[in-house]
Amino acid sequence: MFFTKSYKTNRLETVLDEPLSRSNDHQPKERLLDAAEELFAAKGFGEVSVRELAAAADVNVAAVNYHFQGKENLFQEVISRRFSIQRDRTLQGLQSLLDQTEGRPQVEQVIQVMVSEYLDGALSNSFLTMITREMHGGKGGTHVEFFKQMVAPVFAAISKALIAARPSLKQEDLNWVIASIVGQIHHFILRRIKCKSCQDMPEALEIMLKAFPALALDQDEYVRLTTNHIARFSTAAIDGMYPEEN
Amino acid sequence: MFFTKSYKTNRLETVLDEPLSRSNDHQPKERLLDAAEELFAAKGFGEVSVRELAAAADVNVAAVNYHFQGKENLFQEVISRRFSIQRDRTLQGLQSLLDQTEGRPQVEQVIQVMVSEYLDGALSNSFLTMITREMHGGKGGTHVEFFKQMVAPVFAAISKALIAARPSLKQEDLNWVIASIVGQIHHFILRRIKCKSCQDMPEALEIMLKAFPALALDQDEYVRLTTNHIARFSTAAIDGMYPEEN
DNA sequence: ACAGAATTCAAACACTTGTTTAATATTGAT
DNA sequence: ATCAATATTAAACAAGTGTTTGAATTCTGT
Repeated sequence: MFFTKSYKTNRLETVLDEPLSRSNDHQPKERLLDAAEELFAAKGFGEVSVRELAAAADVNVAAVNYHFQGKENLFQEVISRRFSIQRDRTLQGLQSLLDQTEGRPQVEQVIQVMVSEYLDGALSNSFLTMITREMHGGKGGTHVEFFKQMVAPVFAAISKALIAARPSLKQEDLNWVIASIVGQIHHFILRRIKCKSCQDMPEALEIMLKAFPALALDQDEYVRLTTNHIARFSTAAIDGMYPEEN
Repeated sequence: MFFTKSYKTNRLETVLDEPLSRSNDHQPKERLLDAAEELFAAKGFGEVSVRELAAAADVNVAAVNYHFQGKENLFQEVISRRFSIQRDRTLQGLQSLLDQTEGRPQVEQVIQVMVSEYLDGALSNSFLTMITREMHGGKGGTHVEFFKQMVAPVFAAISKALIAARPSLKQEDLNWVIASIVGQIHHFILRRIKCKSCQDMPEALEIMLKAFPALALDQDEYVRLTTNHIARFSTAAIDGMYPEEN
């Protein structure tokens, strides 16, 4: 259901390579995908109307159904074109870390890779915003495929890398440790996004910045500091709970 | 806007003491509040229709507007009656910890109180589910009051308690540390909720349980284990990053 | 330049949304 | 018991939803 390429003319490959810029010299179908990605991420699936999508993409309302056979399918197309890119970036980042360190990376390095890939991907395009949102809300059934194809492989790769870094970590421990790291990542992502959406509400913005000044930084700096914090925090935790055995 | 008691006959005090049972021997207004709390938590504000609410509460559709002057107000009433209870539980838990330890608690104790109150509250009634959901999604503007009245005092109390436990922690550090802890809490809550909502989808359920077996436990046990993990993980992190100075 | 397919469009579709109405029923104080 | 205030009801409301239609337009291969 997730990967049903409902394109009439199958151009999935080229679509995946699109820079996804906000310029509107694309074809209507691409414009719709771009607009949808942005709107779904900003407001959630249920809060975006087809007419709103059409207006944002500057196409006719019927275009949604002509090109995607419905709003739901458009949503899934939006996800599936970003989805695998993000996963592959993380997998490849972890792999190249293992290569560079001859299979014995530092714990902090593993977490650093995992966090920075995730954060950067989540904040620079709105894909992971959507994922996070739909993981938390959503109908439920949609996520099975997502879990199998996105979460599971990444989870496995992280487990492998962490065990390579700290052999005293057992699989059961990893379930908890990785959950703690992922929880932090999501929280720092959502905080940032929330802050962005309050940009035009001075009162709300002021409160958020007071509670968390780092939100005022530009994105690169935010990613850098946050990655650093999560990696140090989590590494310290792992060092404390599962010290190296010699 | 958050605390506008739009009751015709003001019975806010008694409402706050209601056990919120699922029995329907309440008055229609209470039944609506109960049904709304459950449905909003399960599906989100936008995904629940007024007719659905009315049916669940076994009242007429018009009752929503008669008693609450609109769906939005009902939502805010639902929040505001649970809202302060949860906050006060945490504040009071932290205070009594400080009392018992003569102002010098252990870091792990502070986190333990904070996490267990939050987890227990979030999982036994659906209030915090709603909050979490609306924090992540939602319009944005609604949250200002919530932030001021709920988040800010709790944040301040936790900061105070953590500094009492580990004076080497500075306010700037606390912004990051507390965020890391809260992120973990939210993640373990949402995981649990997600799992509940997959109860009738064997395939999805199996995947989730395989990735995280603790989700199969009953709630008390889940809260216990999770509280324990987060407290140990975070304490180890704090010990590593901000050791006691002697 | 033409025919045929693919696309775009305004309009309408059937349906759901939150809210209101006006009539009816219930309640509670005198 | 009475009467006004309160509460509940079925029905209707206007506005918005996702989707479909069929004619008009643009594109494409010959």
